[in-house]
Amino acid sequence: MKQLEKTHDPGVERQIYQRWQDQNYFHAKVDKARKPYTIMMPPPNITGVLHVGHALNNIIQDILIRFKRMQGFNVLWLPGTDHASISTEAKIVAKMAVEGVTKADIGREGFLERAWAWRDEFGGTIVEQLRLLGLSCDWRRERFTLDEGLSNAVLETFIRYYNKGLIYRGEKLINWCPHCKTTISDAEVEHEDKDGYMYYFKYPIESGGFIEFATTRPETMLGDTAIAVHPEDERYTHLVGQMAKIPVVDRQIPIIADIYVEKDFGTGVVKITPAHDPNDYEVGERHNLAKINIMADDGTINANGGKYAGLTREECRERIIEDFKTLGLFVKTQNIRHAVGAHDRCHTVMEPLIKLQWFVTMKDLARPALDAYINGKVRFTPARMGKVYAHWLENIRDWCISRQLWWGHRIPAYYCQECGHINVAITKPGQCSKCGCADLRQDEDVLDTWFSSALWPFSTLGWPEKTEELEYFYPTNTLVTASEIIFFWVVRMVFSGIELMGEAPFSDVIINGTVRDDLGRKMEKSLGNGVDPIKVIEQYGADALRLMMITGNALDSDTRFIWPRLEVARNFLNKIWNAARFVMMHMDVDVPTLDITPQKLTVADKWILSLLAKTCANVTERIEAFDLVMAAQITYDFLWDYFCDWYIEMVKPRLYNKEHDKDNDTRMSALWTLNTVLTAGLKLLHPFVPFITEEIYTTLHENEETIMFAPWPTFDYRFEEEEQLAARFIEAVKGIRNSRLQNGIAPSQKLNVALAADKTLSDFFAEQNKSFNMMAGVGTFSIVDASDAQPDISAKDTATTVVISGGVLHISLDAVDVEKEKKRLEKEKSKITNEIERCRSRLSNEGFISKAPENLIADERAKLAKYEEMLVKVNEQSARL
RNA sequence: GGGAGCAUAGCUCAGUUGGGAGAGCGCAUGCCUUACAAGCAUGAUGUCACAGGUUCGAGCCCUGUUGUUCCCACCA
Repeated sequence: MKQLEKTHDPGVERQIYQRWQDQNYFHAKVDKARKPYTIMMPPPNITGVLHVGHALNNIIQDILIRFKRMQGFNVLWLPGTDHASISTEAKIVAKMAVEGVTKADIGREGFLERAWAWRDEFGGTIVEQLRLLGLSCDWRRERFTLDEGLSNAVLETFIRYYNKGLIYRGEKLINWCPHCKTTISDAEVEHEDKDGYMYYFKYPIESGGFIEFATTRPETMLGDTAIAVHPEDERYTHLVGQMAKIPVVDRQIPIIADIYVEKDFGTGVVKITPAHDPNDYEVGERHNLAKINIMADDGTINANGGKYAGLTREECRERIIEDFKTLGLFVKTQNIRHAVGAHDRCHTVMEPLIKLQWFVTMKDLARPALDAYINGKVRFTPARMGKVYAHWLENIRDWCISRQLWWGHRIPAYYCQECGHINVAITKPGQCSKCGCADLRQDEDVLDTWFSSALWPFSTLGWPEKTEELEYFYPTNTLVTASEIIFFWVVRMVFSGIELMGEAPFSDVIINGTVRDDLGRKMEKSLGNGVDPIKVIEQYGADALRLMMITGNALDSDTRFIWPRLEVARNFLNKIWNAARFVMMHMDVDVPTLDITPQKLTVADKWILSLLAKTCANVTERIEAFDLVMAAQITYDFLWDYFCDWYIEMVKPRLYNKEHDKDNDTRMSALWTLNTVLTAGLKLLHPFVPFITEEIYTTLHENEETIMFAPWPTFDYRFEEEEQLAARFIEAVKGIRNSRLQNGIAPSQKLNVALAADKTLSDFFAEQNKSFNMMAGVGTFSIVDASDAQPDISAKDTATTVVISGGVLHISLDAVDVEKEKKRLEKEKSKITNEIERCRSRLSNEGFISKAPENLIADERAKLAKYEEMLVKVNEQSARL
């Protein structure tokens, strides 16, 4: 039989991956005879390389997809990348700036050329990163949000929405990023608490006197078109209807009453700037106020700002304060801490502006998406994330989808230069559908990236064509993503899927936590604390990285990336490697052809098989509940603690004994059991650590090409009695080891042990005689009659006992220290007495007896009996000393 | 302002329906035992944040407090 190398080399991972791909194992074909299982891979954006946080997200998906594949599902996991218009365009512009080139210099065509080059570079790097992680996604179906098919889907969607009245063009207050010079959606605005100032000013009133108000943004007064007070604010009611003057621009504005104003805040007076504040916009609508836009696209003051035109927001603010001071209309400054909206990509303070933009009407789209959640068609893990999703949908506002950028899907709207009619079509129409004029000009803007991402579940499968892939794989099953993506992507995929496909695009959404650095900080490019998975893989291998990411932390909470934990994972892989090596080096027969009936199995064999069966069932259950952490933990514990530390040690004597090779049944059954457990263990591990399991599995089973399609293990072994017996064996070995250390007996010192127990237990220990001696360091082992309370060990000077459930081990040797032993027994006695006391008090508690469940009470009684028995034995023991 | 999570060993974290507190790392001690020193064995360490409550019984359920993290949000 082929043997494994002495040490495991993670360097072979690349070759294994290459082989998988050459064999086309990842490719999913439509096969109506089999059940599909599909995972939606969130396409990473191409702004840069991935960090280990992305790795975690993909590892989770790969574990699920490998698990389902082994369960016999026809799995599809479609990879791809996302063009991320704002971020990518910003990066390219920044790169161009270094060369001294601007967008205007090279024009739209030239810019897009550069953008595609960027995509090829980073898209390639990302794909390479994903491969090194061992992800089994279908590279043949790899997609990019800007490739032809997906672009068609985007245009088709735009047109359908437009024709249905779900998309409109309108002049509304939008979020403007002065740095990126584009609109952004509400979801892209993040609120940060910042220290700032509240400025108090006075405007003169036409009838004389002044009205005092507060603002955090004095520069916006250039666009003020009213001053508002609360209708019931007695301080000001007499002023309502009068005119106030904005001194610096010499404009008269009315004093109005609106319930939006809070009497108790500030001076109870609010300046109203409809063009630059969402609240003021509403007030302006109610009172028919003019909207004066004072801001240019780069955030400087425009011509409406009169003498302040051309200044930046900050400069203008300073100048206005100065001017008010000069006029004697400045009152005071107050330190405050308040929330400011900033662009989530560049952190520039966002500016609300009124602009003509394209919007998606959300009201009718949101409802079914919310219903899908309420009806349980879309479930969240952890469940609480569903509330986040629902809350967003309940409060959703229209979605601004136009972006003043070039990198993206250009809006398929063609404006007639003659009559102004908007022609919406996939390709440029020859003439205006209204007036027949041929002079049409396409909208310059592109669509929000998420508009295309929202279609991903079906656009990647060929929609709007009715492909068989779409028919077979849609709707998909599972989406694994980060919580901050719920608004951007999850919500939008659901309503798009329902609107265009008639069905939600997936049924389970799993939210994984954020991976932080070892200090608990978010991994951010600006901090430079992101960990590149490739660095980790070079050092420890992808398997170690994968195992490390999945263990030791709840996946739905934030986790820290702690390097030493990689060693824990690597050590486990090494352990499995060596265990496999051990098994294989004894396999000198063709194990699968062995005829092993249950009668030929020993107690130890049945014990480990019984545990194996339970482990398989537990692991399956856990993965199906998306609890990958526990699934990995259970497998880890079973293989290391039970299989390696106990079972392998227990069977060693049987393996070493080759005397009667042909009819040495216990040796054959040991080999058979080792093979069975190891094979199943590898399968359980495969979703987590695909490479090492592939390597061991294909070495162990020379006829098998791969473990990837090996059937997921399930067993119906149930050997309760054997489990009990083995538990006592463990108890005995541990007891003796413990006693040895406590008594200061050297490990090399062999012990004489006599077991007094019932027949079943005695028989088992007889069967395990050799391994017991080996593991506990026993020289001579004998079995004495259980009824013989004081076996004849008087030949020895001193003796001690180890009590196990159902039996006693009498240990003797020449060198036990009598005083020490007395002390130990005293300690033991007080411990037992305490336990007995506790059991008795509990059993005499009426509340417990009347209300506690039956089995608990029975347990308590059994414990009491056991401890009482132990006490007797200990007393006998000390009497003998 | 609204909502959610977290607080358990020196560190990083598990603990599914309430029924005697766990793992890994680290630490201590002893072992190169013919798969593995990246290993084996044994051990020590906890007012389960604090204060109440429900219960025969609370790390777990309820109320409040403190600390901490995150999400949402248009108080000028």
